[in-house]
Amino acid sequence: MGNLWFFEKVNLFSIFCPHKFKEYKENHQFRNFKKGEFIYFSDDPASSIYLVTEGKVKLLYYTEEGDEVVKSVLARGEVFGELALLGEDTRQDYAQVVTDRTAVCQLTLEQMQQLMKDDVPFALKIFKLIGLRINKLERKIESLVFKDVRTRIIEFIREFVLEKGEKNGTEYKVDHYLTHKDIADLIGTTRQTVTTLLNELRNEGKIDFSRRTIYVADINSLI
Amino acid sequence: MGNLWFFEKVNLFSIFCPHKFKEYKENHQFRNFKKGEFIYFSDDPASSIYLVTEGKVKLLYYTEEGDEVVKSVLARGEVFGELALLGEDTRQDYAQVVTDRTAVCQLTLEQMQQLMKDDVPFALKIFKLIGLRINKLERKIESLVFKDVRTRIIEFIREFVLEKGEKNGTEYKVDHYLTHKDIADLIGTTRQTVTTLLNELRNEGKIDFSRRTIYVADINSLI
DNA sequence: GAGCAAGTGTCGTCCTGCTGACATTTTTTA
DNA sequence: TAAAAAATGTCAGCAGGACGACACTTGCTC
Repeated sequence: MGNLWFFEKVNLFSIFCPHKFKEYKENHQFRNFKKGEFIYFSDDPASSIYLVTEGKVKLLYYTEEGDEVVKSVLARGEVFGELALLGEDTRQDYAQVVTDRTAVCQLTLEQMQQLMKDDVPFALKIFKLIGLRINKLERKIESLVFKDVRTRIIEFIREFVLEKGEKNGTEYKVDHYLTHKDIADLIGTTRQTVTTLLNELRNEGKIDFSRRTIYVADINSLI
Repeated sequence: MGNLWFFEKVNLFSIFCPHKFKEYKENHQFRNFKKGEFIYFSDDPASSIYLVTEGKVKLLYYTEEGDEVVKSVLARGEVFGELALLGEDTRQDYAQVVTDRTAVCQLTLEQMQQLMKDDVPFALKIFKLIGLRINKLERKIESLVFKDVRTRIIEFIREFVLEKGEKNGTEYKVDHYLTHKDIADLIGTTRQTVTTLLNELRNEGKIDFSRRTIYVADINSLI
């Protein structure tokens, strides 16, 4: 919208992963990971920005009691580690790989800054990404404060399938790698409550799900 | 820290308010407000960035039920509206003036971008500000999910006096314009709970307060 | 393909903190 | 300076959802 119409034309892949498009570039890093490996740890210097090209990556942290908490799960095309651009010098979270054969393209802070200087639409797209992220955090706070768990899980499913699912009319389907514990972390509740509510929603015919998949029969009736 | 050592040297006032430092500049906006006035409304185009030079400004939004919710209260030296830099095209909140004789310096997005291009340390400082803001939002989410209200209010008071209070040994004092309702919004609880807990903390000798002031006897015993 | 770990399903108990209601105090407005 | 509005203080009642416990199922691992 507005003066930012040209964002859509920016292809992050072509910038993050030049080897797929042009001749091989000296400084370009393309890395493969297996399930469970860490891409970075908390307190590591924040000196790179990443794009997921294959598989899933989750960002998480640990509470003082040592419990793992998932902040987000990223799939192909999503960028992470971008706080390095905003002067964060050490990571505040962990980036862990969820699936085998996960690949990321990695740019150092310096490369990134150079690219952003040379390619203004690209720079704007990255900033827009960060802006949207802030918006999302604020909406999450609002929903934690004002909405009950049932509403939060419904809104989560709605956003999740709209953003990452396959559409078929009013029907949506999404494959994922989220456990009930992961979903609980993402919406701020407990594993048991998620299990119970998902089954409740299934009984009401609003959704269906198996371990790896969520189906929404009619996105509109999922209030 | 690290490669960002030079941030401290950047004086936001000298950049936002050139009239106080150099000759008057054509495009420079310096605006005064009275209590209750709005600097911008939700859905206004997000085309300026502001610095508070005098008084207090609060950022707020309204719930679907029409209740006002305070997101933050800003004092002299604090910047707001900076999401315009990240491609937000319309405001997502309201900026309302809390005290009479409030003044802000205003830069348009274009002026801001020009200044950031010309003055890299300034640009980095602004980005750092945004980075810190994201961190704060993430910490707030964590505390909403894992900490009870008592802990949240204690941590709020601690941060608040450390950041905005006058220090005198281990004693701190801060003048403010927050009602119990405002505090409730900021930590995600209700007005009644804030009132009760503040009195509880006073009875325990941890804090003292009047309508406009909070005293902390010993910042270290305020766990 | 057996054994183990991780993930899911379900329940009863309990407690934090929300809700609404009302009294009192302070501040603002006319 | 009186009246109205805003802010604060306090309480009883209630419920959303956390917590712990345990059974069952699925999917890895060796």
